[in-house]
Amino acid sequence: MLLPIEEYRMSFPVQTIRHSYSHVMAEAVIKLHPGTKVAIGPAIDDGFYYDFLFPEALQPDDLPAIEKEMRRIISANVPFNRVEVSKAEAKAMFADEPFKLELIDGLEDGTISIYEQGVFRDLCRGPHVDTTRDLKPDAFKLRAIAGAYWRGDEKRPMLTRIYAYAFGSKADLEAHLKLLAEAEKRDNRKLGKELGLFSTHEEAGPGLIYWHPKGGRFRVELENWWRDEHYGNGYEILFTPHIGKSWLWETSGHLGFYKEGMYSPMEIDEDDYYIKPMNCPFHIMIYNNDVHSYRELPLRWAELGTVYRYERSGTLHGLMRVRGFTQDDAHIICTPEQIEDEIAEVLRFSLHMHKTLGFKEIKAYLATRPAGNGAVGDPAMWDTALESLRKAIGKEGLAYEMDEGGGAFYGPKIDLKVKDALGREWQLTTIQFDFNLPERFDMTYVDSDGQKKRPYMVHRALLGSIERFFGVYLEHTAGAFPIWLAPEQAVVIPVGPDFADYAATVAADLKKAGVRVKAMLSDERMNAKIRDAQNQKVPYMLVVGAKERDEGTVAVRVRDGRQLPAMPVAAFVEMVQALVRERSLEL
RNA sequence: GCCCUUGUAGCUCAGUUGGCAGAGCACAUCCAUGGUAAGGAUGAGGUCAUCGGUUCGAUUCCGAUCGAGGGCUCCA
Repeated sequence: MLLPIEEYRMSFPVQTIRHSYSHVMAEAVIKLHPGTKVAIGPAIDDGFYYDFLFPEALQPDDLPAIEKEMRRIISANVPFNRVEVSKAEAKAMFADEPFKLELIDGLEDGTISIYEQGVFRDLCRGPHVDTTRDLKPDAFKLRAIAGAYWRGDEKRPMLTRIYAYAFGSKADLEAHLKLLAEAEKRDNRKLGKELGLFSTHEEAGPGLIYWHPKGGRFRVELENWWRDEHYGNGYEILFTPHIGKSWLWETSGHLGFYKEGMYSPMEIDEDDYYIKPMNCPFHIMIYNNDVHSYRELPLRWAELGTVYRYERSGTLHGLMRVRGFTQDDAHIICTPEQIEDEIAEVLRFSLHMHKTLGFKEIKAYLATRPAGNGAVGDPAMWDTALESLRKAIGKEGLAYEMDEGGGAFYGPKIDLKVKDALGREWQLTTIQFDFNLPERFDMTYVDSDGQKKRPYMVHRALLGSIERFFGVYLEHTAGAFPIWLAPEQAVVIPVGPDFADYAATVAADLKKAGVRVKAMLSDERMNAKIRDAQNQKVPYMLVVGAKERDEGTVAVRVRDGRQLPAMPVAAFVEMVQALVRERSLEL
């Protein structure tokens, strides 16, 4: 198909467009802030950034001027020219740019490409658009300034990064800004506050979650379901201590390779005890308490285990990144012959759980043995493990990506990411082989030939952590939970004070039937109560007046605005019970 | 931890070019008899994050600390 000329001009890949914008921004910055050194400026998912070293600190107020200068450059229709030079020539050209010199030193010998537009030139592999006219003056927006270490290394200088959104057209930019506005409305911290679900308290310690009554309702329902599903799928549930003596963590190796993630020890009877960052060593203590026959395997042991990990203060974020959290952990201990079926089963189980929660799109990321000699375990075991992971993915027909060398030193893994209602991906599930701990704790089972053998051990968390899952689910549902997880399932609203008694009776009947309900009997007007209930995302609002009282019915308003025909109280109870039983996602 | 921003009532936010601290919502009391997204009046509520400095005087300016927000390879 032939495109009009203008369409051709726009048909550069968006990554190329973003990268060209970043050069334009660098030109603008150099012009407005002479003496600034440039570092790197790549395209990213929704735009681009460029890292600079400014002679004086850049303020957010400086961004509009930069944006304006960029528009001027764009409308000036400046061509991008590619120039090829030798390494020595390049070093001469960028003699004043220490970061560029370092980059040049890192390049292979041979020709080096430079891109020039106007007075600005940059070391760059390219490609770029033809001229600045291929960029739209209204399809980008400078977003924020942020600190970023040169080459991501905290031992190197802190540079100033300018982030920007950039797209091929104004419409795409606006659509993206709209998505961001929607995401902001769903922010777990905001909804947690508005819906009275949880809080954090700086005076009591950041990164620690306080679950309020309504958050507690959600959690109890979620955990009850989780336990039922685990018992129904061949798991046993464990409870283990929150602290353990240093012997445990020395044996596990955590004090060797995970110490920065652990809190300082407390001394009890002259021994050092550490609060647990992981549950695995405790589960192994239970395993090693007895001699195990191959006949007992596989063992699937799960625990809602609360762990504490040190996270740097700058990384804490609402429910998503905290310092104390409850993993929905499990360890599967099995023979080599069983491993393939066990992996397939845990993957099937994960997908079943996610589907029940309403996640439709799920993608797998398969991480293999890291390069170098840091990895533990026999390469043959890695191969078997990887094969079982790959087969399980194939069996479930799951889309997946390879993450070569992305495995932990102790084993390969599958991570599952779910796509939420806004199309964002969240990692929840991780299924990891562990070739390290069985060795360190000398775990064994007696095989059919009477020999002691080493079992396979797999860690897995389905929801990840209850806290983080709560955050993801809040953002996915915007706080409008399915009925079985809703902290309040219904409210009863009398149209006036005369009907308060009937409203109270209805609420009492519903409560007796197991419905989470509250009668709204304050002296507010009915409209105000409906508004409150809507804002609290209560699934059902039961409005009662003379008609309902006389007929023993309720008028049902649904959270989505639908109005159901008036029904007897018993019929409403039946409806709710059926939806809860089915864990329906619809009301 | 580091860079930038930021901290005023339970919540969302104004404000003081350094001179008695403000609004809306929420809360309390009263009035209002009401049918599907905010009825009205009155009242209570703050050591302006904390500590120090400058100043006749600091919530305001400066510094430090603590927290929060946006970032800084990976990881629940």
